[in-house]
Amino acid sequence: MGVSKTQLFSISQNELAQAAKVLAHPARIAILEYISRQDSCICNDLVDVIGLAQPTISQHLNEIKKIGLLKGTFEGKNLCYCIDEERWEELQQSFNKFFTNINLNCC
Amino acid sequence: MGVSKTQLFSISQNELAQAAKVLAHPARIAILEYISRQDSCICNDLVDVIGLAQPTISQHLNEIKKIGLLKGTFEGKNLCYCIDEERWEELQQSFNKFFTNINLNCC
DNA sequence: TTTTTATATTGCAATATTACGATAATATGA
DNA sequence: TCATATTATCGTAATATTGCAATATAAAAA
Repeated sequence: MGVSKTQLFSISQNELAQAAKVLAHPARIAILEYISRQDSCICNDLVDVIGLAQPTISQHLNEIKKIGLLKGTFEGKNLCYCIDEERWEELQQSFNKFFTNINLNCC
Repeated sequence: MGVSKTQLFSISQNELAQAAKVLAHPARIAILEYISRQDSCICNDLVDVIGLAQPTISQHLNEIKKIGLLKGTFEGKNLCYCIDEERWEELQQSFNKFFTNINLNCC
């Protein structure tokens, strides 16, 4: 019914799935890649670079923010989104753990 | 409109997002983890272990299959799903590349 | 062949996601 | 203060996802 039965799964399974969901849209991949290439980030740049409407970009940024991957600060006059280093490495480790823990000698 | 504007993004951005989408559900994480713990996999086991209905499990398996992460063979009388090692490591590298290529010294 | 067992497909309902126009909120500059 | 620029929120439409009952298919066992 469109609702994931999260209660059936472990916390780590749900958390990894949640993180994957944020990466499960090319716009959000593109946004993260773009932010990392800049010294700072102005949302309006993203609208030009990505090619989606400003409200849509704002929503995607919000999704990324929700799992703690972005911290926003002010730099001069414009709002600046930055990748939260600690959270980023946390997720990197979660994915890495998942990939390396899978036993591939099944059959 | 529920439709991702994939044409705006690069092939690698779309592919990573597509892979992340498969991991973006705890049931599919759980299925992959379960398969890796077994020597073989019978879908009916999954129904008991995961706790979702058989058609739902079948659908999730299909999603995993679609990006080439599963190869199915026959072992005795039962269908056996196994993780495709080559594809698995390919995805692992894609994610790893994404995580390590992001520059965190933004601000 | 018939029954049993295991998996796949179909059809449908409920909820989620994606996208954007319109508009609001916020901050800077004149 | 008022205009301008930037980001956030609201409302809405279209499509996607999740889940399962019912049913179909396929293979092995009786």
